Amino acid sequence: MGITKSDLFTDKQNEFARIAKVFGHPARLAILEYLLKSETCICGDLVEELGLAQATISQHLRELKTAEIIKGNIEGTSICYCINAKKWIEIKSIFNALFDRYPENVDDDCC
Amino acid sequence: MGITKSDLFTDKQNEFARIAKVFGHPARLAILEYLLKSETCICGDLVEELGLAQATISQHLRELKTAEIIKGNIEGTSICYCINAKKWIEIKSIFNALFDRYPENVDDDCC
DNA sequence: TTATTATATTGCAATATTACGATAAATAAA
DNA sequence: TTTATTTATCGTAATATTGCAATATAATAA
Repeated sequence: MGITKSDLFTDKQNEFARIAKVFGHPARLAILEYLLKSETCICGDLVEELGLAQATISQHLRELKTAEIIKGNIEGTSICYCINAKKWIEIKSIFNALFDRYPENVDDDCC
Repeated sequence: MGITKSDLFTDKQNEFARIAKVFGHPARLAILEYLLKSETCICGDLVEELGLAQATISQHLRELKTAEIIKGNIEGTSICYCINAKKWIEIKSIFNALFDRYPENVDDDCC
């Protein structure tokens, strides 16, 4: 079928999965790492940097934008993309809320 | 095409994406949350708990197992699945290594 | 041995994702 | 205005993912 049965899960689970999925592609991670080290960014740079077609990068940028992980501002002919600090912190805390639920002790395997 | 061009990215990026992808489905999160609160687990429980078909759950369990996020031990006729504490800690630190790279200041949007 | 129970695997259909060429849209420069 | 330049969108092909019924496998119980 290929369609996720979202109605079986909680809003939190669906939302977490939606975010995790965005991080689930190396091109999007490469874009984020480029933004992390560049402070500011112009999409064109990424085409040379990543080696993917411009259309492909634009598509990945849109997914990052839809998830609100990045923001884009028009800067003349080009667009300045950067990480959304507020969302970044939010995502970090959502992930840590999960990660911190386990383990209490380092070698806490039940089996 | 549908095929990710892994050769364009670093091993770290590919590995991170591979892990994030596993977290990118609500059923797998639901399984993890069930394991987190149950300490121990038998797959059969999940079929009733999640409302997905047994084959589907088995498939999600395999993906979690392949990513080494969970481990399974044969326990009579059933299998006891639990979270892999070592890997869990490792994943947590990999994610935090990324998340902690930004922002230095809370309102650090460049644009 | 033959059930029974629990989980895994196979095969398939439906949908999603990835990637890219072509083209559109928007702005800046000439 | 016309011409670049930059990014977005459309259409399409290839591959991946999701989900399930049917079946296989493995271990226990009778």
